[in-house]
Amino acid sequence: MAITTNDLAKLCGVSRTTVVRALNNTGRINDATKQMILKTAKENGYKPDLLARSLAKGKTYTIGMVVLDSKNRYFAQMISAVSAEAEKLGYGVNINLHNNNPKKEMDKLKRMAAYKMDGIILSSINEGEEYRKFLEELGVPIVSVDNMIAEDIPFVDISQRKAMRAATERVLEAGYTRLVFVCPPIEGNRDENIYVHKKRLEGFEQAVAKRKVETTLLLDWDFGKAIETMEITNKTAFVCTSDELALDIMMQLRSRGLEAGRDYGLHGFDDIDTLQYISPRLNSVNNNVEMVAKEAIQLLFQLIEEKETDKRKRIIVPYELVDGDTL
Amino acid sequence: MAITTNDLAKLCGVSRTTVVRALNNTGRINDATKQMILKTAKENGYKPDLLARSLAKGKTYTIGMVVLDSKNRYFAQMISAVSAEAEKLGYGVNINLHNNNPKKEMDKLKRMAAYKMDGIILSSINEGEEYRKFLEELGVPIVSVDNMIAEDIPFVDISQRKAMRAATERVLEAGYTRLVFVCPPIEGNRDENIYVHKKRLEGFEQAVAKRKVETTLLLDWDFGKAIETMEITNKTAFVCTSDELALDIMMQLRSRGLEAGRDYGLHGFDDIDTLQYISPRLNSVNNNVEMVAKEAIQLLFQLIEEKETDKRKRIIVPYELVDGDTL
DNA sequence: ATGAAAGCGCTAACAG
DNA sequence: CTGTTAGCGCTTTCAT
Repeated sequence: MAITTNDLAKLCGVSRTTVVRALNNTGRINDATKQMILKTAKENGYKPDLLARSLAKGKTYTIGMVVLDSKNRYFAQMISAVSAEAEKLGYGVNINLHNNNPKKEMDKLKRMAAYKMDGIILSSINEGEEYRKFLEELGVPIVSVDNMIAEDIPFVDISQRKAMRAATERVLEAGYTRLVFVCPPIEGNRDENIYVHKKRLEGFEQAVAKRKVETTLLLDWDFGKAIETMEITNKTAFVCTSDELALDIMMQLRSRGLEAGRDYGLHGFDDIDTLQYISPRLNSVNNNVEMVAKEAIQLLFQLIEEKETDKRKRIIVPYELVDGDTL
Repeated sequence: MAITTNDLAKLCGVSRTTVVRALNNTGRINDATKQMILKTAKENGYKPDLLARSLAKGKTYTIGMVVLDSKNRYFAQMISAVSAEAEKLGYGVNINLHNNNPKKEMDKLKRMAAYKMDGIILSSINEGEEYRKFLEELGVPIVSVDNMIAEDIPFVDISQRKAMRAATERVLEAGYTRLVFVCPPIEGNRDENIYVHKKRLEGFEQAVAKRKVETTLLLDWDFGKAIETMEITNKTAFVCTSDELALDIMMQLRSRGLEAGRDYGLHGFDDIDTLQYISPRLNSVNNNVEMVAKEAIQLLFQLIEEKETDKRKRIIVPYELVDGDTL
């Protein structure tokens, strides 16, 4: 169906090599024949077969991206930012979703490796030594974001621990003495990246250590039930590992006539764009997706180009506390 | 680096064909040799080169998806739904963003065609006869969603016009007599799909035609300014072509002490998930992304498999009015 | 300046 | 049941 370099060669009465030289304007070639070839190529709607080219060159000029889900605000932003960055460098991006399914994640990665993606940006839900080995065997440069997989895997993120620690300290400074930490289940995940929540928990614990405050940990999707019967005072503050959790709590307590910032404290995480429509303005943490994306791409291209770069590279991008009216 | 069928053949002392037969368990083959080959394949970490296979077979078992941007709620859902559907059918999905850039959209499509994607789901910002020709020349089955490109291009969506008409009628039934239609600029787009907004405008106009109501059209990003000086009564209702617009207005008027549903009417469109956190609950229209995605994929696979199916296929999926407290 | 030939790794007849 | 051969469309080295 489609026209090939071979067809062009016949049409122009030259060899295939010459056609290629004209098309890629490489090497010495008579300008007249070159123009002639380009003209007939255009007339016949020649389009290179990128599969064939990639096979021959061993390079696709495409990077892959494997993330949880586009419905999640954070990843939506990440996808967008990574795409933009990669395009600046003349690369295509193929995005795949793993939907929090460890096996699916592996399948997607295998597929990308088998299609010879030049590099991969990965937000993984797997981790550990065994998984590191799996990734290594793929034979493709990989940069992970958001979830640290293992020591050796290049990694870009904010310091989740420090960010949560700072957030919690701000809550303490605001005078709250009964802190409730709300987090998805650390074990037996569902729709979240466990690593970041674990780190956030660490940060929380560091901040409250040695302070005379009462703390409760709600590490359960059923936190709503626990809150239902909880006594809320103006010394109570909920420190949440995501804005969605915080908003859920805000809704729930509002139905009891309680308002965040007035009757209790509330702190979120991620600074999702939804917040612009929510009042009162939620205190949160901006996790700097754009910069993470940019650094990740840059690191990935270093890995792709100079294969000699040492691994174990980790880039920590600054976070930012976002002021609101709920403390 | 990676091991090939050729290497395996040598390792096993058989021909390449035999290796292939073992790997793909096709044709008759001695079970002993088969097991032996599979074993050494596994031991040596053999992984098929999908580029080579695709080149040889002329099929990639991958579909492409080109949409505006993942940050937009609607597309985030669409991406997610399409991925899920395609995977059920054993296909991979490669997602690309065009960011509302017509040229970029074309580049992405060309690239996908050149990489021999088996089919493409497209939410286009281009349209018209010339573009139809461009798409046709790609030689890849395409189903468009969300924006009708031309008569001949298969298309799946809700009836934007009817949906907005129904929404407007509901506003009228609620007793509002001063309707303000708020919409992104129809000409000179920026971040929106013009087609759907055009259709929604049509629906609005149909609904108000022959009714004794005062209408104002705000087809401008600067609608905020216009609203600033506008006199708002409890007969005034804003009919918006997207929830974001409606929420912006809600915020703006709230700062003037006006509340939707009490002091004026407000109607959105899309029923984005953000709404669950917003009070009062916004009246909106659910545009049934999941079903659109499902139908689009099914249609696409029909096109891929039976090449004979007649074009000009258009599938209209039902919308649903979503009740809220802002009318 | 142009061409011939080998190869990327896999598939798919067609023989035997 | 197994092997031979040609080919997918492009790149690349080496001649001429």
